[in-house]
Amino acid sequence: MTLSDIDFPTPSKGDDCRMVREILDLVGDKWSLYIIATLKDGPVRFNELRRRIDGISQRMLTITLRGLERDGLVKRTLFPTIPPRVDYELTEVGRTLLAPVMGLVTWAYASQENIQDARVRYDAS
Amino acid sequence: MTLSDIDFPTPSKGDDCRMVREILDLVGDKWSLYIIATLKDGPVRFNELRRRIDGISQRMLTITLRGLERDGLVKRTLFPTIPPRVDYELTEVGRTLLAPVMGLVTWAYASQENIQDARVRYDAS
DNA sequence: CTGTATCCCGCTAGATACTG
DNA sequence: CAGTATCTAGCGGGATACAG
Repeated sequence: MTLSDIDFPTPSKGDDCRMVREILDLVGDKWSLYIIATLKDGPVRFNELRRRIDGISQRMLTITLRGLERDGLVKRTLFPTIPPRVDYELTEVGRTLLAPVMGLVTWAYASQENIQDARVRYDAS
Repeated sequence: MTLSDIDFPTPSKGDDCRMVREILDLVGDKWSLYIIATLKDGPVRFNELRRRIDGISQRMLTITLRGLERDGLVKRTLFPTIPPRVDYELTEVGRTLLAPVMGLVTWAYASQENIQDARVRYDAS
């Protein structure tokens, strides 16, 4: 299939649209993207994730990780040591998300100035 | 620059990180992605957008479009006819967002079943 | 047709305290 | 260390009415 096959709410494709919507919402929530990007190089422990993702609370990190785990994008590995240790890493499916996600991140990074300037211009008028 | 240059909260790159965060938040809000995807083939009028984007309210369409306009991603053209007509289209910068965004959409479309299955499996346990 | 203005509900997510 | 539980404020966003 090609991009032009995706046309948002086509009456006949209602179900497809809802699913795509739902999945994009997952990716579009506040933290999923950052977690996925932070896991790009391999397993990371819980508190290491917390440190690397600026501003995330413990609660939101847990909740978001559970969601990603439920969707089969992230794998959780518990080492029953004392103190316990938990590694999170992308699954195979999760890694397929990496390319599009990093595409966005790269775009955001490259477009910073463009957007800043546009905002200044807009706010001036 | 390469992907490996982007490492989220590097102490020395605090400002960069905040900007990337801010821009991803923009893209990650509830509606921006759909508007951008819907504008991929050219100008679309206000109410046509509303019809094509399932579930968006008039209020949120206006607000989201203003945001995209402010960031220089969408161009607004008013035809002062009666009744008035307003076309929205992607700017050149906006079109550069299209590739990464459609990458995500394509991924979401292709991964529907994978994710559905993962959820069923997770919820069963 | 293309908005703006207001009201208001519900959920998101931060803060805090506690546990194995 | 890696969570869970609870409480709550803020705000995103829907509904509705109105305007140019």
